[in-house]
Formats: sequence, C-alpha cells, structure tokens
Amino acid sequence: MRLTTKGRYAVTAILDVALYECDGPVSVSDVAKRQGLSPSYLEKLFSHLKKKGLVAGRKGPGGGYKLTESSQQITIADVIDAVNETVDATKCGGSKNCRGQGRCITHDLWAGLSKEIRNFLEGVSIYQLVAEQKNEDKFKNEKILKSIAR
Amino acid sequence: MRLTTKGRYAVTAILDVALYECDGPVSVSDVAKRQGLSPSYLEKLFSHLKKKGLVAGRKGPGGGYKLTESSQQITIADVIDAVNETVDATKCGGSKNCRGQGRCITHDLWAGLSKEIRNFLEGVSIYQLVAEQKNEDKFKNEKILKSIAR
DNA sequence: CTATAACTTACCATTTTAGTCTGTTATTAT
DNA sequence: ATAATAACAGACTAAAATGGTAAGTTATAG
Repeated sequence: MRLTTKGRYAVTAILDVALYECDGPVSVSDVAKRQGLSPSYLEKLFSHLKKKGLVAGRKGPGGGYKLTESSQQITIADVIDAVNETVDATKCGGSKNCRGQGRCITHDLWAGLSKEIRNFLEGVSIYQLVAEQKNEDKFKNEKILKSIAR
Repeated sequence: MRLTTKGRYAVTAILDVALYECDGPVSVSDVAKRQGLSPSYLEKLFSHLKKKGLVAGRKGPGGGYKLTESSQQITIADVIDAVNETVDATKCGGSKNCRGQGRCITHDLWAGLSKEIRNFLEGVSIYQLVAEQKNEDKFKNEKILKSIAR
C-alpha cells in the first residue's frame, strides 16, 4: 500500500464524480477545472479507474464518467490500488523465507503495520466521505441561515 | 504523509537499531547485512534520521547508531517524515482559499483522511513494535519448548 | 598510529510522476 | 449527414524521486 500524490489525485477525482454525478455523467474537463488538475493527466487516472471497474465512461456530448453500481462499496484502498498497479510485495513477497537463512526480523513488523493501514483505508468508502462532506455543507448552510435570521 | 519504500526502509532500519542497541551502538553495515539493504543508501537514510534527532551516531571502532533518549516517543510518523522531507502541503497548503474563489470541495475530504492516517501512524511507536516483535519471539520460543517437551 | 565507522559530497542509472500532444472512436445535437 | 463533444489510446517528455556507487574527511577506540 503506497500513499502518494497520484493516489490522492485519484481519490480527489473519484470524489468529484461522486459529488456531481447526480446531474448526469461528469466530464474529465469539469473535474480538471474544479480540482485544478491537468485534464490529460486526469484522463490517464480515469483509464486506470475504469480498467478496475470503479467507474464507467460514456462518450459523446453530455458524456463523462459515473461510478459503477457497486459504488457504495468502493473504498479508498480500491482507488489507490487502481492507480498504483506496481504491487510492491514488501521485497520478500509474503511471509516466505526472506533474507536467506537469517530471516528479516522487521518483515513481520512492517507487514503488520501495512495490513493495519490497509484495513483502515478499506474501511472508508467513497460514499462515506461524500456523506460527510454533504453533512458539512448542510451544517454550513444552517449556520448561514441562522446568521441571516438574526 | 507519503507511504513509500523509502519510508519502509527507514522504519526497518530504526527498528533494527532498536532491536540490537542493547549490545551497544549498531553499525550501518550490520543493519545492511541483516536487512539486505545497501550500506551507502542506508547511511543516507540515517543521516536524515540523525538530522531530525531520532538517532545519535558514535564514530570510531565499536561505534554506530543508538536511539536518542526520547526514543519511547518516536512514532512511525516521525520516521517517515524524517526521510520524506518534501512537505507535500496538499497543493493548496492548509485550509486556505484553494481553487481561487471556487473552493476545492474535496480538499476537506482528503485533509480529513490524511489526518486520520497520520493519527494512526503517530499512535504507533518504535518501542511498541519492538515489544510486539519480542512477544512474538517469546511466543515462538514457548512453542518450540512445548514441541521439545512433547 | 592504525583500524574502524560515522559523516559528507558528488555522481549516476532507473523508475515514477505529471504532464503534453496527436490522434481515433463513439455519441448526441443540429 | 455532419459537426461538435468527450471518452479512449498511445507516444512522447521534463522533472523529480529512488536506490545505489564511489571517494573522500573526521573522530575515536585500541
């Protein structure tokens, strides 16, 4: 599990789609404009997301990307894995006899840590994050309404 | 917070020191041999760790690195930050008015996620991991003793 | 005084990142 | 039909990060 800017871009992009897909497919150029990212780079990220079945594209005018039906189950881990296809494999892949006969002591430690981070990221879905954001917006609106009412 | 191979190497290295420093300072070449990493590359990582005050070096024969006194408080987050000095700053640094007037919706989402990951990594200290590892060893030894006793 | 090992600096090949540019294909609207 | 749109595909590129070498300097234990 690698956490890089690339992964963050991918999460940002798919969150943008999730937030706006209620108005129909979300085009790459719209996401790029809203998030301040390069359209062509985003397209590359979307092609990864599509390959993994996280989003579906529709060509032509009014086209764009939508989350697939299984979208409620899409987790942050899924998104990050989709764009980081180089499976690192902890150098000594799995719990095999790494470091020849000597065993690498820290292997288990890192493996455990890695697993915990993964578990955490697998526990957070796109929809959860979107819901949180919408709640925040709602809260903000309520605050605004209150300040107007005064 | 970036999670890369480099960070993992650094964690591996400092854990190795933590595990062996009871026998005096731990030399880079010993860590390199045990962990199967390049000595010169490790030296570079140690220089980062030293600069951040996580380890202290002693030159000369029998020299090497030891954790600093505050070692119980050293967290995984500290170690990873030490070697990844390029502060990413989420492109729109902090919660400022990113994306001009438009606001970047997903900024808060990622910021929150990032914070949670950081909290998690700040909650795990080197000493905790070492203790876990030693427990595992103890458990293994008990299993071995049991199998011999049979 | 010598061996050791930290420390420093410069250099390097490879890979990844982040992006451009040029096209092709499918689809909607005119 | 055709023009506009937008996904999709591929080649290419500059810049950065990764992982490592190599050659020195400095401090210290024996």
